[in-house]
Amino acid sequence: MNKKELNPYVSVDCVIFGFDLEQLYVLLIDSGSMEGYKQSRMAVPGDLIYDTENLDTAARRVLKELTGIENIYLEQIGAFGDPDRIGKKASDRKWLESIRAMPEARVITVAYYSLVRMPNFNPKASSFAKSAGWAPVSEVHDLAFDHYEILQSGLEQLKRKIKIQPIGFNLLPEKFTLSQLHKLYECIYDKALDKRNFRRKILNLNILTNLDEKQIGVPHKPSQLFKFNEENYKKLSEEGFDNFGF
Amino acid sequence: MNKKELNPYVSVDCVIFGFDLEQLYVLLIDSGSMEGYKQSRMAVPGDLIYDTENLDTAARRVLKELTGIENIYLEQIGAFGDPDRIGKKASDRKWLESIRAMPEARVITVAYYSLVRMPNFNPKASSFAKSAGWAPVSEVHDLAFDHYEILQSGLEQLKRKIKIQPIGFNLLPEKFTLSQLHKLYECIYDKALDKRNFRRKILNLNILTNLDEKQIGVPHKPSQLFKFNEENYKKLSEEGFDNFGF
DNA sequence: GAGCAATGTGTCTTCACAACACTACCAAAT
DNA sequence: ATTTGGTAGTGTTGTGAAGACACATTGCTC
Repeated sequence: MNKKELNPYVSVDCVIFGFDLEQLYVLLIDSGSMEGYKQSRMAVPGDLIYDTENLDTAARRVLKELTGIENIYLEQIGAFGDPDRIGKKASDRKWLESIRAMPEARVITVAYYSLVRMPNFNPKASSFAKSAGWAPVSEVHDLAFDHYEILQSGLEQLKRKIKIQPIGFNLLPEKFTLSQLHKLYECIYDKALDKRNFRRKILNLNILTNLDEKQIGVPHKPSQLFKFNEENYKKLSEEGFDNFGF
Repeated sequence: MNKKELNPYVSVDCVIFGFDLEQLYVLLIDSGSMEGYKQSRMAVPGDLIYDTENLDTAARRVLKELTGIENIYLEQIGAFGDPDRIGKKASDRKWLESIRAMPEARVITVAYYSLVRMPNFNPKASSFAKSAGWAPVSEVHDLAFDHYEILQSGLEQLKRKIKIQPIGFNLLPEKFTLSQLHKLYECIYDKALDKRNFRRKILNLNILTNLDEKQIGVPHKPSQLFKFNEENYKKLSEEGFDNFGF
């Protein structure tokens, strides 16, 4: 407890949220399949940071490498640095021994979360993942290392943030219906919200533009399509608004 | 931009807030007086992390060494890792050259903020500070490295958090008056708050116990003394309350 | 053309918040 | 003993946001 540590590894990990108009998803990678340990080897994508890279840049690089997307919503969750964070689980230790020269080396990670439009891309298997795929957040119960904890922190921060800024638009297609937006908020808060109250509140913000277009091909009354109005949003956030929490 | 970095230094930095019933203060150290650069050599206390120490522990260690206090309110702000963060200012570079073997080495820091009862202690000069003292937050305009940015982030987070949890009690003496609490909120939000509305709201939370004691020796009508009621607070936060923002 | 499935709409009540001014009390000075 | 200065302490009213709540509309499918 007394020796100075000069040189931990530092990584970034990205909790990537997606939404398919039904459920909230998180992008997970299979960081190498260990027989018998498959369940807990799913992880959130991440990588060690480079030499001259700042932390946000590293996170964007990871996102780009894995999904091909740039310019997406990104926010830091915080640093996770328990000295034992990557070696607590037997499955993790085995895996580390199998791929690293110094499996016991300490790694401090800086976690981010980001919001992406799911249909916009297919996760590619990349240098640091054999495979990647979307998992419904509600069905994720265990992850490698401390990634479950990181996921939960990210989710909490998303909930907090979405009350203050309408960042949910990053999860929806460019054109969307109020029902879809409504559903998104219900998924994030994990509770039912009154339809009429929701519509009134969100419309009163004046950050939506009605496109005067309707859904086509749906087996029911088609809905109006809206898009997010950045101009009005900017005005609004300059004036300062808090709380359109439900 | 392509070489992997294996080994940055990792430090913790602590934004320590105090309140003297008049103003909000922050504890700064003089990290070594460079002639001619005195103004911008004030910094927030911090240290490199130890080998087997997790991040929170490191932050608590720094706080203890500097102030002698344990068990104080502590919360992570986030990680700051611009590769150039400690070498942007000429004054910083000079200072680094004067005390470090590898002045150009990268240091990533994890910032914390904490709330302490100012009169409870005198900051001691410690291993990492020639001198330490309280500075009114409103008068701090420039600090070493990126510490001004860190301070501002901490302040923002404090503002956000105090709307949701009554953590302000950590800044007040055990027995305090409503006016003092009122003043504290005004200082943190940096704006006037209506006295009657404030009292009503805070009392409705039922987290204060009236001690049936009065101030003595004050040259005006003495005020009732209150203390914070932890029991009721716990109940309240379990039930879940947000927002006693003003 | 009947049925299905989701859209879209209005009112009332309740609650929280903002604005606002005066009296009560203690100590110190005269 | 009286005055003065300074802070403590208290209630009401108006306004606007939020929650609860039910039914008619539309387009597609069969």
